[in-house]
Amino acid sequence: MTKQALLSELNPQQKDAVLNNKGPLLVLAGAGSGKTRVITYKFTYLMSVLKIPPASILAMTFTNKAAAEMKERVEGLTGKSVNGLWIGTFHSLSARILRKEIDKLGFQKDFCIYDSSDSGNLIRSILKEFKIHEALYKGILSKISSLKASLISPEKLLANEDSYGFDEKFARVYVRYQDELRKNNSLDFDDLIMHTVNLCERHPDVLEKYQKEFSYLLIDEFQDTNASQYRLSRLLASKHKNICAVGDDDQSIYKFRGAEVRNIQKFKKDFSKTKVVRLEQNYRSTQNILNIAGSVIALSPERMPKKLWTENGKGEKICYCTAINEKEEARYISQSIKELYLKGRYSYKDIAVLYRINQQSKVLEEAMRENGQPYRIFGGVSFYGRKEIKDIISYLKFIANPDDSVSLKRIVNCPPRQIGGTTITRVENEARKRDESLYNTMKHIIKSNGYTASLKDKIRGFVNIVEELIDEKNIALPELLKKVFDKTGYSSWAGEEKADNLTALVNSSEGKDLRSFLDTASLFSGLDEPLNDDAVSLMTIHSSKGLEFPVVFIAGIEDGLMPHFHAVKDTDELEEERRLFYVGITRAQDMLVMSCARKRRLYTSVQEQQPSRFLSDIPPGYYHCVEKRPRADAVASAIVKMPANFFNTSPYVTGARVRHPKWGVGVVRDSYGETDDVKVTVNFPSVGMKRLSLKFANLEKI
DNA sequence: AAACTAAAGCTTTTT
DNA sequence: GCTTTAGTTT
Repeated sequence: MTKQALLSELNPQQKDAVLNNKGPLLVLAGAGSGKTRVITYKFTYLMSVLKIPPASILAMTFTNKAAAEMKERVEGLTGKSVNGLWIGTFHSLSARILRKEIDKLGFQKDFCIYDSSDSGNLIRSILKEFKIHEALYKGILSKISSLKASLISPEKLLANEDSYGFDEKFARVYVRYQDELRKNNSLDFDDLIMHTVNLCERHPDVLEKYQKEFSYLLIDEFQDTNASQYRLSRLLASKHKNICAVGDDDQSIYKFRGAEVRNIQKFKKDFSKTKVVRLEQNYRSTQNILNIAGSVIALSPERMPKKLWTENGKGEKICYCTAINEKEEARYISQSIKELYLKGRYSYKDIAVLYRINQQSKVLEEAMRENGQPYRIFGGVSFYGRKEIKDIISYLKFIANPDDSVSLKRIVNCPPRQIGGTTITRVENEARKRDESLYNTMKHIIKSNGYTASLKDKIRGFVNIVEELIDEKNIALPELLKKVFDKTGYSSWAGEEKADNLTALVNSSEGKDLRSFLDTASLFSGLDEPLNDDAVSLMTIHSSKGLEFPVVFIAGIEDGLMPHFHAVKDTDELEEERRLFYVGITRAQDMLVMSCARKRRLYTSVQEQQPSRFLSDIPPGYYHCVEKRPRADAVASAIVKMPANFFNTSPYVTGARVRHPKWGVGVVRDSYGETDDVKVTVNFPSVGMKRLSLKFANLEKI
């Protein structure tokens, strides 16, 4: 890409950010201001125009997803592979350095990286040995994590007994934990950063080597850096000072896990003559949404002054809906989504429902399932993540592909058939010898000698059941599912509570074939795979950071939830809640709907809830209030009027599948008019949305 | 090895 | 209240 072409796609501030490449640069990138664009264009500019070898640009992000997106976009802009470049997360890039240098710290280069469950197990075994209540391991783990994030090693903790709220028992655990890690030649996540900092500080020659190797540093989400990450960045950049930090103090919502917004101020102090660029033009949201966002964040003290503006229109009015309780709130949201969808203006994937705590997802899920709406939960357990659903899906997967040994292992003892770990290990060993799938090995074992009769009986029992199911794999899916429940005895074993979910699964399989059903099911459970499926996104506001949706619902805008009651006593935490609310609002592109419940069940008690205190910071004219009355729900709606065919008797109701002679099969999205002159909106996969009159269009219902 | 029972925890979370 | 997990029993 040429310099001209590159710059022509940027606004003046973005250009400023991309063109300033000598010395420290701080880019304050407001929500929706094209932050990723600036970072990727800057990378491309450094590489293609300034001819800086791409391998000497260190670009650090927080999540794998952000790193992957950056790589993809840089590849797209430059047309060159990003393989081997230093684009990645703080952790992965630190690990890469440590793989080469860690022997200098007394570890071997083939060190292991412990994930949080490994770390947790290690802590628990230490607690057991020290006779400390094991249930405390989570708290201890997070305390150790925050110490490491602040670069406080066990030695340092012991040396400053008075400084850090010293607790002798805890210090012993910390010392021991770190010892064990070393013995196991292992590092936990926080060690990756802390040890890299140690390496640089204790070995000036190594530091110098990397200072030379990286002639430019690019850091994303700078407001999320913790002390150790900041120190590392500073060390690596302290020589040439070519460092660009991109962040937004208004979107700092991870203080609880060690992030320090103050690093933004520190940056300006530590790097003299820092050039500051503000990206304030917002390309994402309507004026109405920005007004709300702006009035909420304006009251945040100590923020760096900035004001987002947009050339977008005023857009839709913003609503705040009050429901009598959390179930009604969920119904209201689900109903509104239905109407938006039927109007054909939005598909499900354009819509997100955000909330403060994962617990809120439960009622939302229930409401959406009642209405047959596809949804996807980010984090937490979704419908497809439930054990019973995963079990049954595994049965189906196995029926479709008996070589799938992973699924086999999941189902072989569900319900229990006395085929436990020992038996499976034997079968696995035999399978390895014979170089065959587990299932084929099982069939072999039944026929061969040299196994006890009871073992063969157990396996035969399983194989017979499954074999019958495989024979019938081509019957209609709901039938097949019922056969699975009966033959395996799953329903009676699973109990009644799970029966509802299983029935829901049968209903959702209506009219689908095995293959496509399984595809959607695994897409739902797959966490990181990009989802092509049309589904509403359900997630916490935290997980929504960095994303955008045409339509955003934020549920539970009440005191106690937003801000959360744990945060109201502490001013800093309260301000973080404010920023969290701001992050939620700024995810919306065209439409924002906030809602609350008068009464909400939280843990044991039903509480009377008050509207969020943050609402009083928004001028009254910026949004309008709606009351959700439980009975009138089907008729009255805050957002859009119900489709005219609500009581329509025409066979072409919304959701019906129809065939058109020219456009093929489509789905009715909406229909209007009286019985003798019905007009329908139909979505055809081939040509998109079409408005047709039943009198003239030669539609056939299928 | 599985099934039952008691008990804890319960804001947000990536690496 | 509900869900997860640890510990005990069969």
